Amino acid sequence: MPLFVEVALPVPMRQAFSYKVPESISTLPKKGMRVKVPFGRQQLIGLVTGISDTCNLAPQQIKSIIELLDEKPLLPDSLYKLTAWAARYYFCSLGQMLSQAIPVALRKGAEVSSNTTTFWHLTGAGSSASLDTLKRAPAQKKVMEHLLKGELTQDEVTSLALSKSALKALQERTWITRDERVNTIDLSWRDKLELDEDPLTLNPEQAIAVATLNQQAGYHCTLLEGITGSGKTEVYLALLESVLSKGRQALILVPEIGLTPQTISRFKSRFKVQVAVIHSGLTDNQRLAAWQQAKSGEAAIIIGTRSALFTPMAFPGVIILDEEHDSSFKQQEGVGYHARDLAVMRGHLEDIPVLLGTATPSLESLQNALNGRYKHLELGQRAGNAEKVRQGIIDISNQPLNTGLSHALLNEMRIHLDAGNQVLLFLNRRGFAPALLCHECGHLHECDRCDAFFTVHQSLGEIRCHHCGNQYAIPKQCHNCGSTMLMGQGVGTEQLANVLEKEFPKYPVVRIDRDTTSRKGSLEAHLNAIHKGEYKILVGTQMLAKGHHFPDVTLVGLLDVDGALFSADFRAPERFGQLYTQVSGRAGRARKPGTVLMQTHQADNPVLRELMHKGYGEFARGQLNERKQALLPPAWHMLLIRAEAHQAIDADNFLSQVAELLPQNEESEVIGPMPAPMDKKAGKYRRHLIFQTKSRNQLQSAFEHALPQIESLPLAKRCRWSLDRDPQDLL
DNA sequence: AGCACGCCGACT
DNA sequence: GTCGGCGTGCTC
Repeated sequence: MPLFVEVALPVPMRQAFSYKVPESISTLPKKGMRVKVPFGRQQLIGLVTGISDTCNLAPQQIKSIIELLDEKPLLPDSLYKLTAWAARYYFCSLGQMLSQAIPVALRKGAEVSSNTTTFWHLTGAGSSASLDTLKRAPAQKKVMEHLLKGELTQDEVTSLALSKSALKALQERTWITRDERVNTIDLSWRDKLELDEDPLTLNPEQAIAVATLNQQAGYHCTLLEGITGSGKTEVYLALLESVLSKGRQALILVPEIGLTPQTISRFKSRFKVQVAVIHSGLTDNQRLAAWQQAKSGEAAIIIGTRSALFTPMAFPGVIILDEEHDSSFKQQEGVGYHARDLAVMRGHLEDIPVLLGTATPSLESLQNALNGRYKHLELGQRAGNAEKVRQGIIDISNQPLNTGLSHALLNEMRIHLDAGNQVLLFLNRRGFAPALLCHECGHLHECDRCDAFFTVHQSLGEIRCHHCGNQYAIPKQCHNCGSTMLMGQGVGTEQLANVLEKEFPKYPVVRIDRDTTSRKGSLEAHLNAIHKGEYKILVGTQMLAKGHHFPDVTLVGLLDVDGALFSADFRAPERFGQLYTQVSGRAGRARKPGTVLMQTHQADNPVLRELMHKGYGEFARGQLNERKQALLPPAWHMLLIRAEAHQAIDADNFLSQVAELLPQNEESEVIGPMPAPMDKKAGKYRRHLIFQTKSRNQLQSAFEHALPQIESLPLAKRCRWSLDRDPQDLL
C-alpha cells in the first residue's frame, strides 16, 4: 500500500505539500519528524504534518521523500499544537510558523543530540611518551600538554583551537584516542532543590502575591502590576522556588534589551540548578545545546527573548514574561507573532500558570485583568525609600524654539549640567507621522468626519485622517487662530544632537537610536561610556528608557510630547505613558532627586495631567476607554494588510480589491486603502488596508474565507504584501 | 522564499 | 558579440 505524507516547508505558501514515502525508508514517519524532500530544483527540510494512504494529486506530480531525519517527533505535542494554532491565527503557513519554533541548526538538518559527548584522552602509550620527540611538532605538543592535565570534550578541543591534523597525527601514533559516552542527564535538581543564597524577606504585598500565585494549579494567567522598584523580581524568584521544588521547569521571557548579565545572574545565583540562556549572541549550535538542555529537563530555568517561547520543556512548570508591555515581544518581520499572546496560549495547552509582570501594563493585558480573564495582582510599595521625582510641564505654545528646545528647558539643562549631573532628552522615533498642530495657539487639527487627528504627509502635501481616509491639502493657516505657524515636521535625534553640541560645547553629547546602535555591542559600549560619565547630554529615543538606570541623570526632558500624544499610531499615547512612567521611576536617586519635564503645546491636556498626577494606572484605564470608543484594539480586533509596489496604483488597486472581499457591517469594518504613514520607501509605494471586527472569531472566519480569493487576485503577484495581525504600529 | 528562465543595456 | 540586471512564474 502506498504511503503519503503531508510536509510543511519553510516557504511562504499557505499549503502543505504531499510526498510519497519510498520503500527504502523503513521507519514509519510520524507527525513532527523532519524529512528532506525535493522541492523544485532545491532540497528542503520540512516537518511531517500528516500521514495518509491516499493522495488526490496526479501521481506524476508526487515526488518521494529523500530522507527521514528523526526517529522521534522533534517537539512535544503541546508545542506542535501551539504552532498550528499560531499559523492559523497569524494567517501564515504551518511551515513558516514551525520554522520560527525550531532552532536553526535543526532546520538545517543537524542531528538531534546523539545524547553523547566525544571525549579525547591519552592512551597508555601516550601518557608514558616523551614530549621531547615532538619538538618539531608544536601543534601536537600543545595537544599533549593539554591532555596531560586531563581529558577534554570535543567542545573544549574546539574552543582551545587545537589543530585537527595534530589530533589526527597523535591518534595515528596511538598516543591519544577518543570515545563517545552517553550523556547522563542530571535531573537531581528535581528531587532536592538547593538554594545558593537566602531569599530576601518579602514585604506584605509581595508575600500576598506569592501566596496567591502558589495557590494556583494548572493553567492560570496573572498580571503582576508592580511599580518600578516594587520588587517584581523577588516575586518571580519566590514563585520559581515553589515551582522548581516540585520538580518543574520555568521559562522566563524578557525583552530584547532586558537580557543583561545582571538579569541573568539574578536568576542564576539564587538556585543551584542549571540555567539555559537563549540570546541572540549564541551560535546555532550553542542555541541547539540550550534547547536540548531544556527539552531533556536538565536545565531547570530557561531565560530568553521572544523566540525562546518555543523552547520545549520536559517538565513544564510556569511561564513568566517580564516587562510584558514591551513591544519587542511582537515579531516585526516575517510572521508577526506576539510572544505574550502565544505564551498565554502555551500555558493553556500545557496546563501551567503564566505570569505577566510589568510596571506599565499593555492595554491588552490590562483589559484582560479588568474583565477577569487574568488574575490581577498589584505591588504599589517601593522596596527602598526612593525620592519622588519633580515633574513639570513646559508650555511651548508661541515660544521660540531652537530645534524643538524651549528656553525654559535649555535653562534647566544648564543648571543640572553645571551641577555636574547628566541630562537625558527623549525624542520620538524618526519618521513618526506627526499631527498638524498650531505653534501659536496649540490647536490640533481634527478630522471633520470623525474625532481623530489629521496626520501630515509632507511628501504628498496633504493631511489625512487614518481613521476614515479623509484627506485635504496641508492648510496654510491654523483653522482656529489663523496663524501660519503650523508644525508638522518632527525633529530628528541627529539634528538635535548637533544643535546641543553648539549650545553646550563643554558637555559631550551622545546620541542613542537605531542608527547609532545598529552595530552589535555598540549599545553596550555607549551605555558604559555614559555610566563612566564620558557623556553629559544623552539624546535618544524610547530605546534609552528600557531597563537602563542612569544614577547621574537628574533631568529628563521629553521634547515631543505632542508628537506622541497626537499621532496616527493609535498606540503612541500608551507607549508615551509607559515611557514617561519608566523615566519618572528611574530619574535620579535618593541623594539626587530627579526632574522630569515635558514640552507641549497643550499644557492643559487632561490626559497629560492625569498621567502626571494620578499615574499610569488611571491613565491606562482612560486610554482603554478611548480605544473602546474608537473601536480600536484591544476592544476590537485588527488585521493590517500592507502592500508595496513600484506603481502606487498597483498597491491601491490590489487593496481595493481586497477590501471588496471583506465584509463590512456594524461589526466589521474596512479602512483604506490609504498611504502608509511612511508612504514612500526605497522607490516603492506603501499602502495600508485595515480590517477590524468586533470579535476575534469574526476576524478569523471572515479573513480565512477571503484569503484564498485574495491570493488568486492577479494583482497579488504584482505587489509585495503582508499580513500583520494585532499590529504594534501602523508605520 | 529560492531558483530558473527570459528579455533588454553597457562592457571585455 | 556576451555578462548581468531584475520581472515573472513555479515549486508536491
